[in-house]
Amino acid sequence: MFTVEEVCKKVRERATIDGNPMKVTPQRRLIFKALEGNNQHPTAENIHTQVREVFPDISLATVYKTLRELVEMGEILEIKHEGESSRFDPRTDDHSHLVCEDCGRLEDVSQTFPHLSISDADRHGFAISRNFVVFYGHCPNCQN
Amino acid sequence: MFTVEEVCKKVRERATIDGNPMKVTPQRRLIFKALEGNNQHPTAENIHTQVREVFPDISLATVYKTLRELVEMGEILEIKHEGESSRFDPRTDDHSHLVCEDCGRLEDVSQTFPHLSISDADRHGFAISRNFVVFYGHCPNCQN
DNA sequence: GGATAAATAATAACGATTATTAGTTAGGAA
DNA sequence: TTCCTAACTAATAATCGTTATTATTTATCC
Repeated sequence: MFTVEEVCKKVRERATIDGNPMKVTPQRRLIFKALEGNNQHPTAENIHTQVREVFPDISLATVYKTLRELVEMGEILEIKHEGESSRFDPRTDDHSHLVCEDCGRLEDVSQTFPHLSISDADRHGFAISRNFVVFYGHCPNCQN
Repeated sequence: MFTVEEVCKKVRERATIDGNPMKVTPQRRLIFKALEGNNQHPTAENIHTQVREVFPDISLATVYKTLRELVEMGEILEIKHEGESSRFDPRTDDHSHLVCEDCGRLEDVSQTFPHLSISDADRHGFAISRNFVVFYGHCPNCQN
């Protein structure tokens, strides 16, 4: 569960490349707050816009840098689809996604498909470690 | 089946936005040739490098433009994965892909998974039209 | 409070791709 | 064959999402 206080704690416990601890700044706390309980799969821009309402001078690069660190810490997931901006998800358990082909709306799908396997002929000698299913369709708003 | 002569024919039959026919140029013929029977999933750069051996002055933009048109015509597939350059595939029948997590090697998987479905709770009211499975693993060369 | 490494804002740089533009050419008609 | 014209090309600028750079500020430890 992604909570502001949990993540602040983990940030302070985490070492930089020089072995020194990372810091919790007001900017970072705001970014964590914008992610906490957020199931909207925001982009870096979305987070930036939201955070700027209370901290008008925050830089987009700061948002990107913080999100990148959270991804590296395993606290959020980065979702890359079809050449669009990355979206970020504070839900990190294994799950699939459902994408609207019309408006791009993206929903979490709890169900996973760990059993999928392919034939030896198709395997090309690979050692398969995981798979990844994306469902495409039309969301309620885009169905006329 | 993607063949140079087939594609040239389809290009000449195809109309531009002004209703005039598209043309077959030596540059385009070379790009078609580089794609014919190519199961290496080349990038635009790969195609450009290959084509430049016989046509040194061809522009990368020309390669991109031609590939874009082939995608729009449905003659090739564009494969977008994980923030890398797009790869192009003259095989257009429905198939999955297998990606090496170490070197990025990409193979076609003939098998498809049309039967996958998700629960009502996960469906979020979407009308699902298709799914898309990608397998990740380690290719023979990257297994030590 | 002071020291210091990390973080910030601003902005330049980056890589992949697309748009622009002036000049060239394919392909149909005369 | 030669002309015509819209499509095409090469060169390059522009775009978009993202990351790197840098001078300045700040969180945290003593």
